[in-house]
Amino acid sequence: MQNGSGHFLPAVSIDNVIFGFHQNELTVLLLQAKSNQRWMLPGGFIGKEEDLDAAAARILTARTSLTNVFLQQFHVFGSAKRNRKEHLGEVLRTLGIELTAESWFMQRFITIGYYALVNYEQVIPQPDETSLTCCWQDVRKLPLMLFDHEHIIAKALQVLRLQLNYQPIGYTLLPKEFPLKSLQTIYETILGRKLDRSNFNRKLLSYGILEKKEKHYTGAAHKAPFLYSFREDMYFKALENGLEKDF
Amino acid sequence: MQNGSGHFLPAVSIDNVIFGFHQNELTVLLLQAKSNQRWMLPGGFIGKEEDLDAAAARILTARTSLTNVFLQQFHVFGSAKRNRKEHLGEVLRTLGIELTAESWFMQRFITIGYYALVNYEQVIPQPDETSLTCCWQDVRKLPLMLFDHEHIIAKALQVLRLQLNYQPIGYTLLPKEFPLKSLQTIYETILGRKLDRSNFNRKLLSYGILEKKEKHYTGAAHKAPFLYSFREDMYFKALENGLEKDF
DNA sequence: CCAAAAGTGTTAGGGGTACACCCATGT
DNA sequence: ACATGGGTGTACCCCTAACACTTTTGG
Repeated sequence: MQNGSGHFLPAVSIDNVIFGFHQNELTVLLLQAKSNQRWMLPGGFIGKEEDLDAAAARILTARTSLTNVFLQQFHVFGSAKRNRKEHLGEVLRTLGIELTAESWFMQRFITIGYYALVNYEQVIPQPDETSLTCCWQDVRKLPLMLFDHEHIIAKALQVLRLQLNYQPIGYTLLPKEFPLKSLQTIYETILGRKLDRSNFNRKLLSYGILEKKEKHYTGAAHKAPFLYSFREDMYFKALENGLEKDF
Repeated sequence: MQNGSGHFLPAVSIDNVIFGFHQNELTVLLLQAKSNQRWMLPGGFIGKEEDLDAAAARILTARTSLTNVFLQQFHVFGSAKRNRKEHLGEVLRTLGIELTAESWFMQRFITIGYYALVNYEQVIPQPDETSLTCCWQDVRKLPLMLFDHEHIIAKALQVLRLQLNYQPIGYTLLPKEFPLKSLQTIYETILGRKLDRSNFNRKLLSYGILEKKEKHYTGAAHKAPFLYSFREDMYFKALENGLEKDF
């Protein structure tokens, strides 16, 4: 990935917005650049003979060690000026790349945004060579970002909110078994507003994609909630066909 | 556009799915290739310093003579094999381009799909140098297409169906004044099913984006319907914020 | 016992669906 | 007059929002 001129498609990159869920907060996996301390999305380039989706999956796996996750293209960012900011110079200098106009990295880049929903606990964040660190950040308290990456995250969230109406969300964000309240909090965080517990449970259960398990023993001072799990057959069918709803 | 190596971004193209509406049918503007008689979407490339959306608009204007139309990015098609079919050889031969492996056109291309909704009557179809003709084709009776262009149209339609729930559709497809029945037929065509006339009228009028005009004098053997027009202020507000609806 | 959160139930209102009925117009 | 299609109204059903009440658990 350091010297892409030979192996990768020029002028196109991929940026992954990887969402996780931890302590009732929606988080994003970010890298901090060595060069200027700015934070950036895990991104990369597309092999000359590599399918687009495969490239996005490869990039995600490199930073998380996860495979087979929910990963979806959501928008292309194609402003001519998006990566021509003052940042680029700093980044390249640290990488030891000459700042000539012909540099492969100096060209104008279009980036294709993918978003992923992953299980926070299963991720082992791995920085790449250009980064100081790789870690989760609260979506609502983002640090100083590189280029237009803050805008990319905002767009990912916006699309995710719409998808919530059509796609079963949560399977890839939660452990195998979970209380319904966790799922509700995910929905509330994504939507940015409170939902009624009773109505939420009724609605989600009515889809028939959840299965009730045994009791939950928690240390909290309240009634122990039931655990649920996704019925995989129904879940994947719903992923394909959506959760009904149309004009 | 003939020899893009200097002026355009490599490896990325744009394809526009331009929808029009005529005689109660949804149509798409297509070009027929000189080389192999296959039909293709109006497409093109992105200038080295050109915004993505601007490139799509430029390509659309070149084929329709229209400006300021509803034009939206909807998907990226990035399979490594998508334009490597037997077609490519024929196309390049007719263009008089050598079939060397280094040819700018021989590289693998990612294409960004945009869809547009335009007023059929206002379009003056203009073929480009590589095409025999440029004309409208019924979406449900597509001719033999180049590459994966049939798939691109199918995806555009699928996205359009979803957008119908969130965006006010019709303003750019219809003349200034129109009977509600025309709008209903558009919805029915896009959705592929019949809608109840009474309910459709109530729903659309409830959005408050339509304005009732005078009577309609037609030669048909039935009651002359009212004409309506879009209230531009409300229309553009709805384009921004959607037509409500959430979880 | 009390607080907190899960589980369960009830009610009112809105919107969608499926009709029925009347009205205007051209043949 | 009659067929065609527009305009209007209505009854029903389901979904949702809002909220009340009970149950379980840890402190």
